[in-house]
Amino acid sequence: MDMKWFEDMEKRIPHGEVRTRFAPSPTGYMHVGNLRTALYTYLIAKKSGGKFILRIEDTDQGRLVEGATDVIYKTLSDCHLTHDEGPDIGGPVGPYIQTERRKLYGKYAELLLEKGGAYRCFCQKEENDEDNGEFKKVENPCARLTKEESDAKAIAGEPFVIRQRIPRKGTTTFRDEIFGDITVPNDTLDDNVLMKSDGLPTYNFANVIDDHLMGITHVVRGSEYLASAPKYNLLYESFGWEIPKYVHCSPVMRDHQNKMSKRHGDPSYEDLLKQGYLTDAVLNYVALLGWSPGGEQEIYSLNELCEAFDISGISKSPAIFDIEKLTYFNAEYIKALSPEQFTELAGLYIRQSVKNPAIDISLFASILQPRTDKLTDISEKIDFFDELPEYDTELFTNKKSKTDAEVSLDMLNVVLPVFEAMADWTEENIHDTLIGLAEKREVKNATLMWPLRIAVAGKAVTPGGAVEICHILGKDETIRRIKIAIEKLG
RNA sequence: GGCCCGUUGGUCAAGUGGUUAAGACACCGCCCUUUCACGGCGGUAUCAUGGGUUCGAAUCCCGUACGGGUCACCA
Repeated sequence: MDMKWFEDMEKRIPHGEVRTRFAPSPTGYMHVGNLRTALYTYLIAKKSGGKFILRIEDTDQGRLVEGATDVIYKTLSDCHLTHDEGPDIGGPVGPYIQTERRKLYGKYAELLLEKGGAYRCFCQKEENDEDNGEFKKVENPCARLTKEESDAKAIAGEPFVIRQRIPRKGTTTFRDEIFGDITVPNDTLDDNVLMKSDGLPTYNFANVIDDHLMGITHVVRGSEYLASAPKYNLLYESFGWEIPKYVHCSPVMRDHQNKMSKRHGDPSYEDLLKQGYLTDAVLNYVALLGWSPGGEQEIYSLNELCEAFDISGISKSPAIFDIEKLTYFNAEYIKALSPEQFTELAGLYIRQSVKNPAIDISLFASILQPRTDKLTDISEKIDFFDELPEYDTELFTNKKSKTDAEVSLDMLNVVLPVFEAMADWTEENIHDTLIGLAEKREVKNATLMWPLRIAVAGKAVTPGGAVEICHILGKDETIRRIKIAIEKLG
């Protein structure tokens, strides 16, 4: 055994900074829980000015999903969770893809065999192991093989896997930063496979080797790994390595019983974007799902999160994903956009309804921005601009504005000639003219505004009031629609 | 079933032995208004449960219930 090689590896391990890693397996889409784990992992590193590393855990060749790594890259880069090392798209920075590191694991498995922390198991995999209803706890006979016997079988070419040798007595205690100290009896732990017969490591082995070699100080992952953490501790101990801090995060749930899942149709990060949510809003919401800064502030930029984040604020219990609260955050983020940013993001949705090129879509920001929850709601809200909908004259009747068909007809007949004579079609001028008209006729503003808005929009609920709508519509179209209304009422 | 973990309003949550048990979303009401919305103001609603410990418990201990995780050559 070439101990010099191991010594050299040890020398390469970075020290003296906080180092975290996000370690997804490329088996599917980036769901909200994954994104949150990535965020927390990033924040823990950045809070201390440390390094955030990306590692693709692709040791299960049977579960690879084409394009899955691209989704991971895209999501992280959208969210500005930039890794300092790790696989880059075509970049040369530390190729942290486990299948490309396969030789490493084999060497460390040999070392562990040498140290007695593992043994070769020559048992054949039982395909239909149907008696798993019972909980047999018998010692694996291969664990009793002497070194000579084991070596001989291996040299003879018998296929084998390498299993971890778990002490049969005693207990193992590990510390989790969220859950505290957890102690488990060793006899509840299994001799897990570390190296598969295809020569690749299992997660159980690869994560320990990689976390060590990459100098990871905080292992952040889902709480489904809580139960196997004692085994990882035992592995670190067998190697004589320093144990990192564990941060096991409880899952994001769809309801009290079930985790968020693709199978149930729960949205992934990309789905949320398609549904009209903004990246920053999603990130902000997700940060607060299972973590609390303690104060009353809820809106946080990524930079502010870096400052405010603290492991002690992470909750032990699972959190249920609430799309309504996300929607609230989204509305807040939309309101905070500059009109230019809003127009850029919303333009696509506005043009879905408003195809008339004569209409300037930047005019929509002021009426749409304060009342848009999701970008996808936009097109339906302004569908009346291109084409006046068929509408019932009952819409003209409203008790708050004190209007009915008769009053409305009267009001529209007053407005029409004034509009026709108007030269300066600005929002301000339209507004002042109408207010002046209402005053002259001694009616409340609403009595004049209501019929006009119905006439030009043809629907009861509209973004903005009569003034804004007339302005955007333009003089000619406004007049045309008023005439239609007069005809309907007359 | 064994082992491990969790449980504050419908949801996210603050709270670490003494509080009128914060705040946010949602919901309801009122006000404002050019309808709805936006905005402003206010309201309903929470410590799973039973025992301890203590002058005093959402906070500490034990049990119970309920929920979750895990027990793969998956991660």
